[in-house]
Amino acid sequence: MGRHKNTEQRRAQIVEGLLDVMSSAGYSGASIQSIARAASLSPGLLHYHFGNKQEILLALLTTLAERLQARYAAALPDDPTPSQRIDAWIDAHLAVDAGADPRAVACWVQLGAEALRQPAVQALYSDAIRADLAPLTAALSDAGASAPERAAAGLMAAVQGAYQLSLATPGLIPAGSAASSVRTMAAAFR
Amino acid sequence: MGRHKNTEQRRAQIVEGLLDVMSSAGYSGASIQSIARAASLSPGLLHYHFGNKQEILLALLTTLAERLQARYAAALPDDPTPSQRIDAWIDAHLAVDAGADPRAVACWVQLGAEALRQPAVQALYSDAIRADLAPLTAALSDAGASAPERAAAGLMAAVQGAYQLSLATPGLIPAGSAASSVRTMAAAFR
Amino acid sequence: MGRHKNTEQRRAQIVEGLLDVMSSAGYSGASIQSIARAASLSPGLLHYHFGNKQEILLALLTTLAERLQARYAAALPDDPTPSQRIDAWIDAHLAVDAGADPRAVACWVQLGAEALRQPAVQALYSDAIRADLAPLTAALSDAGASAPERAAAGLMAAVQGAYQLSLATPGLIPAGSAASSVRTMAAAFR
Amino acid sequence: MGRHKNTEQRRAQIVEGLLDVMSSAGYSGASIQSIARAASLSPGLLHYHFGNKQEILLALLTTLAERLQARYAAALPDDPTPSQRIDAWIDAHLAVDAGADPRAVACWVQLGAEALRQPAVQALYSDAIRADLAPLTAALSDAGASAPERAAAGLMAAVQGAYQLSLATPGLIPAGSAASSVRTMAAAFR
DNA sequence: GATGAATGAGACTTCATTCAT
DNA sequence: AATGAATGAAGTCTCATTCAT
Repeated sequence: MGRHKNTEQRRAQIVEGLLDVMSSAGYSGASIQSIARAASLSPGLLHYHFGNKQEILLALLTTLAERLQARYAAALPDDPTPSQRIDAWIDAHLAVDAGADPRAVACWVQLGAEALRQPAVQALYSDAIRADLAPLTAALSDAGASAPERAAAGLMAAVQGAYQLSLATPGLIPAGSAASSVRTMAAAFR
Repeated sequence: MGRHKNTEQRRAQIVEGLLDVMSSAGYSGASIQSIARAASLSPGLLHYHFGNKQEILLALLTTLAERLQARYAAALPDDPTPSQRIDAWIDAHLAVDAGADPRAVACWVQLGAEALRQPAVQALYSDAIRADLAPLTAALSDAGASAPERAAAGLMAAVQGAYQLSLATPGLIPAGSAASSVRTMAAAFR
Repeated sequence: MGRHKNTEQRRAQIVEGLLDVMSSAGYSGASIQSIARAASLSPGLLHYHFGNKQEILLALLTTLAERLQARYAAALPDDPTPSQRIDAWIDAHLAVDAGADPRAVACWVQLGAEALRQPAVQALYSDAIRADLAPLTAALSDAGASAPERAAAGLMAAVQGAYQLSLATPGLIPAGSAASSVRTMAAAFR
Repeated sequence: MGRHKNTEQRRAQIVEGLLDVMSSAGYSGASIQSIARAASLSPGLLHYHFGNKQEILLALLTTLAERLQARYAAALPDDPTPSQRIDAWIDAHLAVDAGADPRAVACWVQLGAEALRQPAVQALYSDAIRADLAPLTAALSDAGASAPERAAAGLMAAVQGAYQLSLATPGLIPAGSAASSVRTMAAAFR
């Protein structure tokens, strides 16, 4: 209908550029120039599609949250038991498979740190985390956990901490081991 | 003749200034100016006592690691059982008492993120985490854990994640609840 | 659509600014601010077109070397004898005429001093001097000099020294007298 | 007689420190701190013995000029002919022997460049050069040179240029070759 | 939509100089 | 005489953002 705008494609391209740069340089190390370069775009164009640098960060946060949701949906078997739903949630976050993106892991760590400094990031980050937790809380509840919310929060903490330590302390958490550790923890809450 | 050296005192003062600013503004948001202001010193003096900004960060990391060690030692009862040693470790990290410093918690999160971008920080951070883990690993082993190292790493991940979420998602992890969650997780590994 | 590139023009403008400032204040005295002012540009723009201050210096060195080459070419008569080639070389460096730029003389002195401290400058300076010497060496050889390379190096030394002394010890070397002195020296090598 | 001041010794020590640092880092690269370190003194002491950094430079210039004078006196044979006096002057400046100090050569180059920017340095530098030239001019005159002053200035230029090129264009002027080249030039003026 | 030049604020750092001891 | 801490100005460089084309 009418003119075809490529705005959405461009925005996605820019967000991907930030994902790329931020995973290795952090948010403050991701200059508009470097994001533009990673996205093969001109610097000026970034401010045409986004009002400022923070908006790109918020868009990235949304994108990463959606990807997690998609991974969870894909990991669910048909007609899953509560236990399978818990496992699917853990795998969505920690499985080391074709769909896992190491850059996304690094970005989650950087996002978690930025959330402490930028109120707008905190608000969206907090929403995303809570939305991400919802199915886990429900599954734990259905599995008979006595305090499903606190259990879910604890498991999320373990996941976020595993993200960080897997990158910051090489060798401490072998690839894939985090998933099994968190499954053990989850069992303790049931 | 001559003037007394006060370098150690000044360095501690500067590190405290960084602790202050960084806990709310992050590392990149902690300008030399702002650190100096927090420490009631002139900006030039910071570079008299430290070669560059990163050195202050490394000194802060060392300081925070020492405080954790001290808290752990203080939390240990006389002649502790393995179980008590595990509890003391968890309390040293997560108890919300007089000795707990919310600024330190925020700084640990920022440090964890900086470790991903600055190799020198990563090296020291990694060392500090491993040193911090040593007594927990030993206690888990003595308590009969089958894979004490992986268990300890998992608990450390839960702690670091709790640090982050407690600040980034207000309300999700009520003060003090993290300690009891991690105790539950620890039990699962024994 | 898009904007025209004007990098080459701007770079030339900036190099001219450095030439201006450096001739009277030296390289360390030529601040980015002062260069920008001399070029009627904003300081930030200098770092848009050059990576750092040293790159401007290297560009200036290249420019000055090219100008010398051009002066030599212009001073050559048609079908010159070896003797005329030697004279043309001397005039290209020391003649006080319309094409002579006192600022360039001062900059050569400063460049020679910077070459002692900055390896990158030394490399380019050395190359430029050798390229500048090549036609003189050839001419001396054709004129029958027994050691044309050493003779050429000696004459170049005399030229560089004349640059320095003409500015540092006013009155010692009257304008134009250097050329005739060096011609006398050149005769000694034939 | 009365209290013994070590001021003169300290000043010499400081000048030696500048000689050391400046020969490799230039004048602007010679910070008070680095000079103090090279002289094994505290930074504060430098401003006790010298009013400011420039005064150290002027003292160094005087020292270097005196050393040249001393070398000339030492190189003179008994009852020298004009020709021997000319050779002694050239050797005092360019001979590569035990008394030659490569640091001094580098400093002369840097001093020559500083003379273009600092009037006080220029004044003293100019005086020193003229004083240094006096015996050469006299010798050339006695040797029958028609324009001894211009000849002497030309030879001084060759010497200063040789200083610079020997350091800035490695390999162009082999050690010791400058002296023989300048002797050839000197012959041309007689 | 798109480009790339341009700006100006602010960052880290260096340093000559001063001063308390 | 001597030390070393302290200051404040100035330097280079980065960068988000704006704007002419």
